Amino acid sequence: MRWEEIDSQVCSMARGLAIFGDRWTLLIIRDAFRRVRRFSDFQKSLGITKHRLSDRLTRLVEADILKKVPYDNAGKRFEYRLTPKGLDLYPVLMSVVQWGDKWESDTDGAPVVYTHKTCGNLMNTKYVCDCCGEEVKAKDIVPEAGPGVTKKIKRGELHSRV
Amino acid sequence: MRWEEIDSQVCSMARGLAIFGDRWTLLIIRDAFRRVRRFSDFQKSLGITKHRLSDRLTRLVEADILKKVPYDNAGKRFEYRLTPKGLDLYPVLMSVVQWGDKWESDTDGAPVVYTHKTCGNLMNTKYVCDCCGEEVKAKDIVPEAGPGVTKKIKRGELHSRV
DNA sequence: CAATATAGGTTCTTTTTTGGAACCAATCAA
DNA sequence: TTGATTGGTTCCAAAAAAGAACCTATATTG
Repeated sequence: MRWEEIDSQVCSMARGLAIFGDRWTLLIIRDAFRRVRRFSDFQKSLGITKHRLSDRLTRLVEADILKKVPYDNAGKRFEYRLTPKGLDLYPVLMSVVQWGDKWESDTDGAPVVYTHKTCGNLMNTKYVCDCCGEEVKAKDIVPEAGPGVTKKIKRGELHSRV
Repeated sequence: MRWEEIDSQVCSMARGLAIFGDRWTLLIIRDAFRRVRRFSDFQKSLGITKHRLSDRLTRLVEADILKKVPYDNAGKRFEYRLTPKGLDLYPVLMSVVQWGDKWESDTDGAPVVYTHKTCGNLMNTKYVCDCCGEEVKAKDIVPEAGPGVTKKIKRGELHSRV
């Protein structure tokens, strides 16, 4: 299978990764959360080539994760800012960071620590069930075909488990 | 910057992505969580070429995310199973899935739904502060240099904000 | 006001990474 | 024992990425 076909899978992960599952995209989004907004600033921060950056930014705008906002008088220069869809990627980034902090830090410890304004404490994040509030463990979860699959099977568009 | 140098950044995200931030790796890990374990099963499920799969599995074993477990009498055929370090990636996968469910589902709805054994309900996950239990929002969080950076600065190994 | 610098790209060439197919050795099942 | 299956490797062509040079339109400086 070619990578471009990957989002044809009826799978939310595959669809997500089709957008940001390549080499640079999540790092660009990370920078956007750090309030990096301009082309040249992304470039300095990442060390990515202009060509690649240009391509990735265009794709993120197409995917409605970033939006272009003009910032000069002539309206010909743009900042890239996170949309609500982009802001919603925060848990994805934080879960990667938490994993990296735990498993890939050198002996000095985590590169960045996070203070939670709301409670004033240094924060670690936790993934919980929104019903019972208990921490989510892979073994406690039973995945089953959802409407995005069952409806298609009913209509005869899908025949096997995907 | 070349991609292979990306993990030289003092950033947990960059270090994580250096391991699983490429095209196929997270989908392989997704399959591992679905109890796919053998080479040929990964291949069937993903449609990835053998060459690529072989390479990715080797790297995941080197990164201690998967381990090889012999399953035939001669001890020459192996299953790939998640290690504790690999199992710890569950929040990363779930956060991608939740985002995809919300923003990339077609009109039929989510492809897969999750039942939480512990409470018996259909589950959505939520990212919370482990201190106060409140849902984490980007704007409530203040990132600051952690020991992984400050210690290096003290020793003179780092001079600027990274 | 002209000259220079800067932002935000595009184009070109080289190198790396993929995809696809063919091949192969060891094991297993009939 | 014969053929199928597993778990790869090798080779080649195609696609993507890196690096450098170039370009155009503003913004700044002198």
